[in-house]
Amino acid sequence: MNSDSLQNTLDPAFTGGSRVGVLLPVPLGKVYDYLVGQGQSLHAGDFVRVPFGPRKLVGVVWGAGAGDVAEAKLKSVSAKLPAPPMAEVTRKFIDWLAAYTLSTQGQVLKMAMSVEDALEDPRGVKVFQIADLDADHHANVKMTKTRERVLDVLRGSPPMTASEIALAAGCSPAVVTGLYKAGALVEASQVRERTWAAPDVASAGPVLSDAQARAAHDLVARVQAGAFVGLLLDGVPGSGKTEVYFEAVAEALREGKQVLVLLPEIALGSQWLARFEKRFGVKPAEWHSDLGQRERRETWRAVADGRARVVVGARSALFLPFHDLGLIVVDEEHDPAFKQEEGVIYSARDMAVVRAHLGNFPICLVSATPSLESVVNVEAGKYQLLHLPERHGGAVLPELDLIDMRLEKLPATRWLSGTLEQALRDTFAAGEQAMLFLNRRGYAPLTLCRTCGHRLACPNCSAWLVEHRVRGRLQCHHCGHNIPLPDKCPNCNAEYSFHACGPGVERLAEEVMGIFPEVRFALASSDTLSGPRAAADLIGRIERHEVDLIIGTQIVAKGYHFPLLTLVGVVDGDLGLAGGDLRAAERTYQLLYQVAGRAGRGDKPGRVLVQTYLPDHPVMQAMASGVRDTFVAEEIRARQELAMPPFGRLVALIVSGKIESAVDAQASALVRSSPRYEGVRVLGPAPAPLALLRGRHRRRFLMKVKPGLPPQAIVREWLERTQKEKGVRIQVDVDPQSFL
DNA sequence: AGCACGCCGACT
DNA sequence: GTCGGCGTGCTC
Repeated sequence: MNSDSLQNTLDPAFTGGSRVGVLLPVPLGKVYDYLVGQGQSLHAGDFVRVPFGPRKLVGVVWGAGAGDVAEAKLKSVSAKLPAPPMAEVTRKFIDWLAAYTLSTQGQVLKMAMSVEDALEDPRGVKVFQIADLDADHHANVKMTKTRERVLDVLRGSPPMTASEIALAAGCSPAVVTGLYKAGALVEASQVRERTWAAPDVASAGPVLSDAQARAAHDLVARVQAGAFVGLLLDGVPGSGKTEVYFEAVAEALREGKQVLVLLPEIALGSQWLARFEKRFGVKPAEWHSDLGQRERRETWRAVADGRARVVVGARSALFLPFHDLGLIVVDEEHDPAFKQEEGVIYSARDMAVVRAHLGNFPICLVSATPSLESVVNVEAGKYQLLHLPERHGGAVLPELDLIDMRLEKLPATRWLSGTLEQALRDTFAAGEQAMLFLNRRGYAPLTLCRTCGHRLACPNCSAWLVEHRVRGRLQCHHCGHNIPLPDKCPNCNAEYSFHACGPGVERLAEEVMGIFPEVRFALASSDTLSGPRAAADLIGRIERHEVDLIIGTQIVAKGYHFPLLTLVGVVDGDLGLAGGDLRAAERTYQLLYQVAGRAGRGDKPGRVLVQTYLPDHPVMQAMASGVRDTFVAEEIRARQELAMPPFGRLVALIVSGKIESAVDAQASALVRSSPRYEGVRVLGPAPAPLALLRGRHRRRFLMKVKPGLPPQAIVREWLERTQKEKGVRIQVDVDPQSFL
């Protein structure tokens, strides 16, 4: 039984004169007490408006008041808002997340209240209908052919907006307002709630293979059991993982539950949406940063009162006020995009597991390259594994070859090996599509002056400016700083002396154009695919074979399905391996594997070529052999040996501020007060890999904690006994993923 | 986070 | 003489 639906029935009402604690969406670590007004009746979870200093804020009744403030100081709750109350499980989730991430409850509540006007009465739209006048008065209104048409449209039909009438009558909305001003129409305000059609769960899904059917059966059984369980759906690219978990979605819907599907980058989910619609006959509710104000409001409300049955969204969808959530699916669970790195720092994948646990329902993590954490959880018996070892429908996994770039001896401004070039030639000749993968935006990652050697760097960050030749600008990929490409070196004034070093996707496109002038190519990076529309447009062009070659960054690695795509070329397979990141090898492997999975998904077999200077690296060996388990086992063993996650816990502290000396002083203070316990090690301060970011100097501490010790309590005590510098911020990242 | 109060420089 | 810079302090 899940507790979402039970809330409030057992809660006592807070009536006039009593105290309630109200949590406000502000980053103050307190629940404030208020008096309940006479005649008011409040329950935990109610949204209320309260006076707060000089302003009015909307908050949530969190429970009974703490009673530690003199009654004379208390203000009264102004009003209860006409919105469904926040479910108890959501409130518990907020408390839990705040405690885990060491943020305030208010900061987390803010994420759950991101829709400003969703809590107010819905605003109506202006609608018109024929005025209830006697014939004489109507006769006084000057009539024209167009005005007659408008009246004809409105006769016997419900009130409509000016633009709807205009569309139906084939005129401009001005005619409608003209008639209104003349007195022939009256206006009214009408609340229009969007209808959310129920997904069709009765019709059978596609025919599943034996392996798929077994996995689906297990999933469905777990959904029927209705208790918390972690499931890992691990299947090679093209094995039909989506179809399998759709069966679980259907079952949860049959049980009357809501379902949340988290995707790493919803902007790129048009193919996913199409598959959903094909299976269930309707679109799911979407939740991502690209929604307009109105859509946000309507979606939020529809999730809150249970009209929206399935939500597909990015990580912030986790904080929607679900009415009766009964299943979460985290697709591409290994994806680093699930980690929120700003504000409240959390992993949406991990917090989704917590949410499922609090709601006591199953969660299904899905990936072709599961994170080591999930693999370890399976080995420890915490998660149940569902495995799809083969591609669906007879498609075979692509053949993969490494190209040893040490033997290619390419000139400094060429990046395509002869082997890859020939493979491209063959692919185009066969009328098939190819993809070149290079995880670097822009034209060149570094620009330097040939005369004096000066390198063009960002003034706000410790990073080089990246040339974007398409836009004729130099751009910082960390803070958005961008300037036109100068003609003179800012250091030595030499004219036209700049030299572009290294390739980005734009430069790669230039090289390809030189070799294959006839080929129709498309650039795919976050620069060219800014919104869902641009992405959907490109996908359409690829599907219609209006494009022969896709040149893209990691944005193309996601779960796309292009049947004609038979060749994938990885231009620089080593790119992710540089730097001392704990997860560099794992990440690179996952990314390369995902990219490789784009090839040969239709009837034609695929081929993958990976250019590398490190063909003996374990990642490359794992790619070449196609044997994942050895690589994963070795990574797990290494983590275990070093007591690194998930065999030990990490917390990172990032100290940042505009004044470098103050940042260093704060770092020293942290060193002086650092915890000295058995089982706790503090490393740092070290300059963060981006020692300067957006004009702020940064230092980094890493705290390693043995399993069994509570990292949050240790850090909280540490910070409490640390003297604070002004103008310096200390951010806490529990379970850091990347070491930037 | 906001927003107000409060104490020192360039404008009507 | 005032408008306004942002430093610091409070919000039941």
